[in-house]
Amino acid sequence: MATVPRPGAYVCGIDAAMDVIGGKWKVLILWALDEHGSCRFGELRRQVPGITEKVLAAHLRELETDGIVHREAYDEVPPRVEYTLTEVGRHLNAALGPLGAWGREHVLGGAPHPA
Amino acid sequence: MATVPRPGAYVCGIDAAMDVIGGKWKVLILWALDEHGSCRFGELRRQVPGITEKVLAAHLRELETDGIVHREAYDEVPPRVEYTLTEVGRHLNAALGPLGAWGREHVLGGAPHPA
DNA sequence: CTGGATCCAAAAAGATACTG
DNA sequence: CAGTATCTTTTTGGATCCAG
Repeated sequence: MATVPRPGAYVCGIDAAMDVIGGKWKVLILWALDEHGSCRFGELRRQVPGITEKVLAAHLRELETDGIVHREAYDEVPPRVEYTLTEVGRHLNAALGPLGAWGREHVLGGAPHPA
Repeated sequence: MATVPRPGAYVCGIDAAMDVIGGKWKVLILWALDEHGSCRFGELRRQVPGITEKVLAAHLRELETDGIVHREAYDEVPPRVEYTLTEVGRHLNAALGPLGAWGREHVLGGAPHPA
């Protein structure tokens, strides 16, 4: 959904951002990476229960292309790849804060635990 | 995408919010309503160029069900219906502010005009 | 372990025509 | 004017299986 040279000219910053985070699991991936700082592929798969390998890989590729996450591949055996948020990705997560607060307050009931 | 008794239990506030605004045109509708305060159906159709009647009507129904917009129908001839943001909707728009700023800064280039 | 390749199902959106 | 009814197309995501 967001693979950098976006076709459509965006009307405003919000729908540009929506295009970047508009995947079923993207914000969950961002959240997991924000919490753990660095995650391997299999780690993320566990952090985001229910996601399939294909979709996780696809979302990670898009997030990487959009400059949100950084992918570091270590040429070892067995293979190891570490995903981390970029500076831009951390800014994005920060910008997502108020939206998350709104969701907890107005969609969910009270806020059991911060997220 | 969001019709109140949401099936899935949300993991956090952000994906709850994403479910509410996760339509191709929802944030544009919110933005238009925020700017104008009150809009009729045909007015919105012009404010959100490219959207079809069907999709606009569907999104408006969902936003109404989710408590984001208020629909006021006047029994006149010709028919007139006014859509306005609810208090919750205005809060949502406010929460969207930082995300829009991020998008303008990191997806679009500089910010030509505020939005 | 980290994914790529395929095939398939579901959801969302677009086109068009029609009605109270 | 403000939508609804259909039908079609596009987009996403899911299920598997396979490979470096």
